[in-house]
Amino acid sequence: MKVQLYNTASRSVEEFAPIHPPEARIYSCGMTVYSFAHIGHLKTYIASDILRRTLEFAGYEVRHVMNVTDVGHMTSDEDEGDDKMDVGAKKEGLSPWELARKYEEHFFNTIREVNIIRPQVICRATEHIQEQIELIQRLEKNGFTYITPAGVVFDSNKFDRYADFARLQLDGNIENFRTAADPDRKSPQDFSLWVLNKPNHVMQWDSPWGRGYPGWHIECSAMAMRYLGEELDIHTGGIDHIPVHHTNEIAQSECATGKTFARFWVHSAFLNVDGTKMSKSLGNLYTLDDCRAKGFTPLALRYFFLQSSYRKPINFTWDALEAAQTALAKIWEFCSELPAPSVEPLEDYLSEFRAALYDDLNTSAALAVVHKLIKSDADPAAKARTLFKMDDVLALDLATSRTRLNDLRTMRGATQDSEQKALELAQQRQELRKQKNFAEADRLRGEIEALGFTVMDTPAGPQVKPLG
RNA sequence: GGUGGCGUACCCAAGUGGUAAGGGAACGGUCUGCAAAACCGUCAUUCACCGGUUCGAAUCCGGUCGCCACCUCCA
Repeated sequence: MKVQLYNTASRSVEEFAPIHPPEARIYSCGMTVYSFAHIGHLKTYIASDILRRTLEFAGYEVRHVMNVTDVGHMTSDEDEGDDKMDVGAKKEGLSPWELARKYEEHFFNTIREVNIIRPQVICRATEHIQEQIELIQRLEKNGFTYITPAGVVFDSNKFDRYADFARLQLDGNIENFRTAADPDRKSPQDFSLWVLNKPNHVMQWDSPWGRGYPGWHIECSAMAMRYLGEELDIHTGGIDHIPVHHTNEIAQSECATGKTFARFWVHSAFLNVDGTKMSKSLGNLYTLDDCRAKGFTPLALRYFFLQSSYRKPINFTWDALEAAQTALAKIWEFCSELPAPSVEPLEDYLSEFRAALYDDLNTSAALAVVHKLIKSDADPAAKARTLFKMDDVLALDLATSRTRLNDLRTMRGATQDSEQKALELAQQRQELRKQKNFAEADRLRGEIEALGFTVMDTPAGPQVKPLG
């Protein structure tokens, strides 16, 4: 069975076949590291992680490259004249380099917590200036550039397929919707390859055209080619990149090489919060740290995303995350009581699971198979083997469920002290129950609940568990 | 102005021609001194609305209404 993926380039689901089997070469657009990664970023990177794990599940050897955009590029409305990297650096009293490293580190720490496999190659734009210059020179040699006082510009009119990928209508009034960063551009959709004459910009390098810095789009093309060759199997990113960033990547890459830049374009839809766009100004921009502060384990967020499709916008609410965490905790409870796994997995469940994933990464259907298996009357040891195999893709830490449950307990605010105290009360209550003093026993349960625990009378004696 | 998406139970959500997955919540039962946990069961004759095609539609076609995102650095 082959993996089927929705390809933005054709707007249809296609069968995946790599150019250099058994290797699958994936390039993922990484983050611009001027601020904290938020849960919207995680949605996108979890999607590319599921893609990567699914391909590995299917037997491909995945070579995964992700960039780090550590050169600032654009002016934001309120900070006229400086780019975000410079603005952020000034605000925090750091150099742009220090700022980039700080948020880069935060980003990779964050994605590790939701079990995203770190790409084999992480490449920084600032460390590949030479590759970018060389690519611009190729474009210049092929006649796709022109120079203005603002820098070297890509001439989109020389590339007749420019509008195809995003289905842009260039004869419309696109000029009203694309900021005129450079009054000397021939067309509003033309874009910078190398920026000149920005003396206030902190990061600057020498180039054949003068001192300056690379345009945003060129870094991805240059680094993707450096590490994966001129033709990629899959290029991933957020859906917002289709009209500008990926359109420009395709233009500059294909005009330089004459080859198809990427066979598959896989885009993740955006995450909304409470039915609307997530943004700092609305106060609904959340990070993984915010989730943890509210008592959620990072994997609850991963489970939440897996419940729906990467290709559909998802609406984040705290209630929805709560439901996801409850469901995940129940799976962990189940797995923590499984015996040692058998040697052979249950092929029928596994193939149903596989079919779901190969159908354009239908994680929602894949999770349904997980629940079906859990509820089945199959042999527990075989269930364990099968579930752990599925977890190669899901990455919900099923094999270490017991530890995860303990972490969750700690996270939910159950301190060692209060748990100890609750347990002592529970033991006193047990004595009262033996004496049939139920009124007093119920009073003690009230006290235990006030501490944030619920009592469970088990054959092995009373146990306490954090509420909620 | 352009591009794309969405509207399925109380909530999240899968399903793109064959008669509504899954999860959460809720409710009923078993168990229990009472609970908790666990287990069993119940929970959309119906998929925004109207019309059409079809033996058959949540799925296809036409129309209507509503919601959202992107087109500017953006995951």
